[in-house]
Amino acid sequence: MVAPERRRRVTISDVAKHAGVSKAAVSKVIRNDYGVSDAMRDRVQRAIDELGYRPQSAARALRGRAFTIGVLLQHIGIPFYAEIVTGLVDELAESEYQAIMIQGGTRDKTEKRAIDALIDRQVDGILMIAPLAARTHLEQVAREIPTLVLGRHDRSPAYDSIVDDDRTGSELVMEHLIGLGHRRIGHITFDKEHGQAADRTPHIRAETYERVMRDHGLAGEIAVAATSYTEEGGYRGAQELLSRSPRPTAIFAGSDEAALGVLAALHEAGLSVPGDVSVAGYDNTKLAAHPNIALTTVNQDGVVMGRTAGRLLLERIEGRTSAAHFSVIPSLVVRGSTASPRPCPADTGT
Amino acid sequence: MVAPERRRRVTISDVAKHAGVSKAAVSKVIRNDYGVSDAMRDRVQRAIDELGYRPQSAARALRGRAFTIGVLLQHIGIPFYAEIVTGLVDELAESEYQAIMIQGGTRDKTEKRAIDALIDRQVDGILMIAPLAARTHLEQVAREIPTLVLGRHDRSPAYDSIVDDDRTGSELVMEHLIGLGHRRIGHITFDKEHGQAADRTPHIRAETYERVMRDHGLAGEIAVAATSYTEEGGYRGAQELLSRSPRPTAIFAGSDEAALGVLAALHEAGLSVPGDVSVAGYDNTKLAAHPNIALTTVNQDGVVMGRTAGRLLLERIEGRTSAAHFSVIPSLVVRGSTASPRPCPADTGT
DNA sequence: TACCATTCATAGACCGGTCTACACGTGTGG
DNA sequence: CCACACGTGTAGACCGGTCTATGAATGGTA
Repeated sequence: MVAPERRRRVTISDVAKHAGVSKAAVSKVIRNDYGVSDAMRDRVQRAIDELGYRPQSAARALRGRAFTIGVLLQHIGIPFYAEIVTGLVDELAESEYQAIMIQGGTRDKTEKRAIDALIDRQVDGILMIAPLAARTHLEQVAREIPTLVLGRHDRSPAYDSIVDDDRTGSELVMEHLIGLGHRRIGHITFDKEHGQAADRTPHIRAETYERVMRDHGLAGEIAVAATSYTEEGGYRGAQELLSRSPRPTAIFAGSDEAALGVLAALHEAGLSVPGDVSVAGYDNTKLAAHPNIALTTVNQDGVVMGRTAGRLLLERIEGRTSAAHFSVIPSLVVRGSTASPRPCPADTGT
Repeated sequence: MVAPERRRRVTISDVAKHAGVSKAAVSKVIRNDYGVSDAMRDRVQRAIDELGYRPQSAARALRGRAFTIGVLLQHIGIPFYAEIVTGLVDELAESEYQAIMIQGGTRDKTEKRAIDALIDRQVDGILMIAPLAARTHLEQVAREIPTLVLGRHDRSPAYDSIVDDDRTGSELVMEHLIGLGHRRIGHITFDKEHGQAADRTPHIRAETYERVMRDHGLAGEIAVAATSYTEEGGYRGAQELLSRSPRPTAIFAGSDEAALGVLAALHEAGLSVPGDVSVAGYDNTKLAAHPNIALTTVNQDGVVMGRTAGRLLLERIEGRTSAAHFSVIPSLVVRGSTASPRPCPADTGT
């Protein structure tokens, strides 16, 4: 059996020949360039339609643009990232640009490979969602390609950035919990070993947690478990916090995913939520709203962030050279996972 | 302020000049081609390392390969897809190939645009996860590019396919529920209007549901809500099923996501799970395991499917012309969301 | 009528790779 | 000693677009 002949693609030359004009003319029509008569435009457009021609991105990229925005994310399974991408794709839908996504994984090495892959594929702009790489590396990339970094607080004149105001968001959670009467509040953060510098989101959330605790005279109650922002990290972190005596009456997890792990650990330990322990997360993942979870959390509008990212990137590609920095104001979403702590005799006795 | 000079990339000519050899020689070394002496290889490799050269994918694509696998998925937020991608990326990690993902959305038009975008970007192979497109369109794509379709039952000699044995999986769920003593079992499937033909997963799950019901003499109890496989679809579907009188004692949702919606609807209606209604899903999403959800569901190993997909695609790219079709055997995971129905006086009275 | 500016279309270089065809030793067998 | 095969390296065409430089045609003005 012979493999079916792989049909040759329609090229710009085919269109030119079919319309009886030059390649350059066709190219101009495609790019909506200056200096094309109406008659020529119609004629070429008809040829394009008749042959079903689509320009080949790889060939365009060599000289001009690839009309591609590359998105770097650690893993496509992270729900909050999905919202960002939704926003980006929305924004790009009206343009000629297409978003492609690539997984960077959770290690520097794999992330670097992914970033290189995007650059090698000649994307016109890169959206990096919470990248691990050092700032100097990001700046180096930004020198080659318009870059937008989402979710990191280290601004740079070399690239645009969009970031949630993690300070405000964390304050909202903490004031809520303390307002409910909690004093022993634990926090779950991201392990410093995983390359979390002072400018990273987890650090700011943790720092704010500690500051608010101190501001309310609760310095002695500070309890931080440094694991990770995954469900598994939340699970381990909660086990660590619950082993303390007396145990905390509330846990502020640095992310919704971690909060899910906290809920799992509490369930396993036979503790009720919010009866025994209140739980709060961060991100307002779609899942947090599910009645079986009903997680109090911080809402940062991922879709809007994604849209903004798209707009800023297109601007950069069009030639803007000044850096833009957006900070999104989050809001608290109170659900069933937080309540006032049960009055407990042990509390007064201490 | 002047924008920083955009540094010109190192090209193959730079490497050739630096090593004092021809472009062709460098190209041969890169591609590990025949006819290169050890001395030449060392020399070129040193130049590559010294200059930090990486070949540009777009340029390679024009003549040879782009070393890129394109993945089409409806939306990156779908948890089961994340597992597939994990498997694919794993498999590709050892090769030179990179996976890029693109969102096709839930409409034919947007999906077509996404597929075209992958083709225009000269990917070497395409993995389509549960595509909406008509079979003829898939075959047309497959004629141009090695293609693997995952999650559809319409085999074709033109492309490889990997599919979960939805018949077996659905039987497992139904036998489980019936074995527990349920008779009024409802099902939530995907709306036919959304282009769901007989070869699609939702249709097979629904068909199997009906067949098993009939086989057990429960033809009269068949109740199907055709909404969608999303959480919102599950929610609406459950409302529809629960409005029947008497209401079903169990609901088999076609996907875990839909099952989440069912749980939400039950919660809202003040019904307990599994006390009042048992719920089962399909896919064994990570979330289904969470103790707050504890969903009985069908496990299909997404990671293995992804790995297999990667392997098959690479084989195709290497030249295999015969079609390969894999069917993955699923297994039932029983959790807390299913139990025997409460004995109810209304049952006997009917 | 001659000259110039403007508009429109084209030829051909170019991007950075791959790949084919060929040149140049070098050893081998007749 | 010549013909030939073989292993190694190179020149240059080529992929499918973009873009620059140039030419042809047209209209307006002195």
